Amino acid sequence: MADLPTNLFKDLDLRGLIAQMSSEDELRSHFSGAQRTLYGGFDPTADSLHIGHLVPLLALRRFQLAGHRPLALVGGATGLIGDPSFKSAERQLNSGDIVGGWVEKLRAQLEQYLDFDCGHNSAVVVNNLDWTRDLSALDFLRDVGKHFSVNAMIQKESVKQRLEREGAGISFTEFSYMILQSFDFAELHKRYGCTLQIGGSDQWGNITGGIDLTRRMYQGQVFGLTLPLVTKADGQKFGKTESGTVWLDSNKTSPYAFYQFWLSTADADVYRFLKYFTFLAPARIDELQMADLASGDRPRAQHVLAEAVTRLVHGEKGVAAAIRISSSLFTGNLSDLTESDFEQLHMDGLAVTDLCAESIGLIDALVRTGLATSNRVAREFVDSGAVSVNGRKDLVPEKNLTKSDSLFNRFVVIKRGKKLFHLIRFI
RNA sequence: GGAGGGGUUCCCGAGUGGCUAAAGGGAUCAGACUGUAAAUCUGACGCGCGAGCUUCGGUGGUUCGAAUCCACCCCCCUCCA
Repeated sequence: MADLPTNLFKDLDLRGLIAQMSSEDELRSHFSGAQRTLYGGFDPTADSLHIGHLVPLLALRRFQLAGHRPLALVGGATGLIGDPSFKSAERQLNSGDIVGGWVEKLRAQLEQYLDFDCGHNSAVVVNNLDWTRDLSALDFLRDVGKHFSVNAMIQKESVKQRLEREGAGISFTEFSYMILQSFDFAELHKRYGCTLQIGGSDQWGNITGGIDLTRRMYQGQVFGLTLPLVTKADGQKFGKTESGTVWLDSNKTSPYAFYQFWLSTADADVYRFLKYFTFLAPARIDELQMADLASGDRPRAQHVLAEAVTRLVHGEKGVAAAIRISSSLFTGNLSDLTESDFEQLHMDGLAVTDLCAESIGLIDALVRTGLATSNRVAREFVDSGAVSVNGRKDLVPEKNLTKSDSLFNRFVVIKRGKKLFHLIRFI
């Protein structure tokens, strides 16, 4: 493992990855010169992690690369409760079976990003259900709850709007979340000698709760470090596309869609994202920015970013597929593609609809493929010239797609808008 | 348990009997311009080719006509006990 513990914080600094730190000077020196154990938690709120989880997850890896031991915590217990931090409304509880299933999926995903076989600082995946499942309510209230002052808890910024805003509110269940997460930190300190918790900056309140609890229960000094929440320069929410969340699971977001997401990053964000989401040295990223600026041409950075992150998440094959399909659809001429190229498009993750018919109305096809949500909208798309079929734009709503419109007597690529494609196969 | 306030189309939020598929803003989508960027401009934004149909927490009523009035129910918030 790389032995650069003194450079770790400098690197994090240069990347803009440090939002807040507790006892900053002590924390820095604590992690310099000796191997430490830290943790980051991931609650199962869905059956996959998404790109929002990438920053803390990669941060764990950054610490591991610097020689420290990362613990990735899956919130089998906290996922049953729901973190209220900065959420404007109470959340729906999921059943134990469902959350249990998600825990396993997340565990498998987390394992992909950390090294579990590197000796003394091998990563460990832990589940907080392990130490809360058999904890009785009375013991919890007496041994843990006693250390918390409600007066202090309601001061936390993370729950303030739920407490103060008219029309909002918070259940005791969610209000208790902070205590559970704090208990995790104390427990990991006891079990693994863990001395640092990292998380998004929305986790600050929960993390400091754990720092206090660890001191009270075990007289241990532990630290907290938060990472910035990823924002976009135009103020829009990061990590969403028209079709929803960008997931890490390739079955939920194909490598192609994933790659495309990063490729369309705004110039104003791309260099920052390179620092957040890749392991490319900050100095190299700055060089790239200079070069892009000097070139006066379209920047290279988006391609570097998309390639790096897609490789990280979907591996070499995923990147290759994503690039192949992107260049076919965006820069290639469809009529240049061979029959096997079309099959490859499908293999690479382009959305496909198989059609067992001789023909289909264009409007019907748009709705069927999900490119339009209703006939009315589909018509609008066609009328406004937003749709093309195998590159042809001379379309009317009454158009009927037949095999004679297809390539190799089977394939029809429908494009809606600037970057949404769908392959129809006549079978 | 008592008193009061509230639940409107993805979100916020107007609307208190017909002129309301429902103001305004945001988000989103499309087109133009571009670089699969940003900004800007234009348009769309319940469903339907259309006549029209279905929506305003739920159910039932009053009325020629209800998101708007009445009854009951469900949920949320505030204060009091």
